[in-house]
Amino acid sequence: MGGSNGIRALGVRPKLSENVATQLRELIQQGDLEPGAQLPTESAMVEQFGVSRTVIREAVSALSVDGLVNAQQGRGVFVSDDPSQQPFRLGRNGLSEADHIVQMMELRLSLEVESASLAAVRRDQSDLRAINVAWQNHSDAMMAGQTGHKEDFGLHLAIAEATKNAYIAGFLRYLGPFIIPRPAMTQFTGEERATYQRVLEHEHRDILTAITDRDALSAADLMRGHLARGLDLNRRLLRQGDAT
Amino acid sequence: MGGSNGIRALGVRPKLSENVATQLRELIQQGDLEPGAQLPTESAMVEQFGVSRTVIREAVSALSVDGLVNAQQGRGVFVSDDPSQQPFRLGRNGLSEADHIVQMMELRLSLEVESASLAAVRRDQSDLRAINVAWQNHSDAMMAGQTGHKEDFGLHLAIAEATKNAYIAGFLRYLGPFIIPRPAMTQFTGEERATYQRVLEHEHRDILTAITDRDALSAADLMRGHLARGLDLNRRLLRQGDAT
DNA sequence: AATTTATATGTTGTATGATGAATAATGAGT
DNA sequence: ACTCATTATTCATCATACAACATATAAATT
Repeated sequence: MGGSNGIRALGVRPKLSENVATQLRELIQQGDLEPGAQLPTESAMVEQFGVSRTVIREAVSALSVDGLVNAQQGRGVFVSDDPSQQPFRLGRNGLSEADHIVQMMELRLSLEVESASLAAVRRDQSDLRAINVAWQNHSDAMMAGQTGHKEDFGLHLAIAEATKNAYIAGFLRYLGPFIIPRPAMTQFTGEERATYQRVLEHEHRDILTAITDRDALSAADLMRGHLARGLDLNRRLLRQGDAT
Repeated sequence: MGGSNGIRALGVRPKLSENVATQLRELIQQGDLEPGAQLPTESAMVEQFGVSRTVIREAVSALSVDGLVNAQQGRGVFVSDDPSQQPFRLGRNGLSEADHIVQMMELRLSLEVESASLAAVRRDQSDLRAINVAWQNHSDAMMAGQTGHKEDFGLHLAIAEATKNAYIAGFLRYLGPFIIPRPAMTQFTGEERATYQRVLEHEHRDILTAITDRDALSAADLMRGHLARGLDLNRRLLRQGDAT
């Protein structure tokens, strides 16, 4: 998905409103417009940018949903002084594909080690059932010759849910789409893949027993080892053919 | 801040476009509109919702900013099939203030334990300088009788930067505004506060030396202890006066 | 003089009609 | 069957008007 490399992604005409929104966003983030300050009125911006009010309004509206400004009818549009309203975007800004994957997995690892630990302490019978179902799903998918990436992640998510921490589970769920499509291990031959899957299944099983036994330390260690191995594998595979 | 109690928060009139946007968002998230599916045309939605095109367009534009849909001129508006474009929002949805703080700190802890570990491995001289400056700033602030919350977080952020992982540092930076305003420890008397600050300073110092010594295990353990103590303190303080 | 009420002005929110631009669907002609 | 012009559909933008709200100013009342 294109940054500003001059080449347009064919069929995607840059909208004027996005152009204006970007300029305003930069003005705010550069500090030219301090928090609490009022933006120029719509009619003023119409003249400054040389576009219609429709465009200005859509641009301001975009900033508004990002929590960067808030508009008040009859008063004006003001730069937000509460950054906690702003969303978090995990777009790879100038990172290479390799760096992107590695850093993403490190972020994931940091979350999930604690997730396993907390899950071991807080899991109840209902959680254990859900986790085992997820494990079974993963096992079935691999039996059926599929990659099982989705089910793999489902298992990790089930563990995160057992922490009873909505933010940890929520953030891991958000991370999902970024880490699911890892084409690295599709390069395996049938033989390698079978052993890899067997290892995977065992590692998962060990983590599950640790969680079942309420052994937080082991759960954390096993999860760390599990993800670190995957990370190293990716690091090695990416070192050879490193694309953009 | 008002829920839906019938009485409006004076001066905050719900915008029609937000209303429509919310309805569309629910339709998508409930699966009534599957990924890739086309939304009704603007003119169709004008009739369905009984509002003007302006409102419809602003609502769709809002969803577009969130990456939930993407509009294509001449074709229509389609539900996005790429969830990785969507942002992450950490709004406390129905969580009590106490749960919010605790879960937030747990999320932060999980990040920062790994952050300390990675920083110990990857820090260079430039990182060490930045970290020490941040520590000095915190120390100065506390000497000057301030809370030093901002500087405290600045130190943790400097450590995260030393990991060379843009995602870990970026996400911690995002978490900042949510965890900086913790009014818990402002209830301390002068005596308690002084000892608390002394403990804080020592814990920080220990983490720094571990990072300087490239002792990843110690750095992680110390960071865990440091944050866990703060977490327990908050848990205790919140258990007494638990608000909403 | 002080307070309240009416008025004027400026701002964002909504509605409406018209035009431009990109895509898809149609159909004539080969 | 294929090409190409035509038409239709749809979003993008423009222009204008009015409504809702906030604020300042003037006027009226006490």
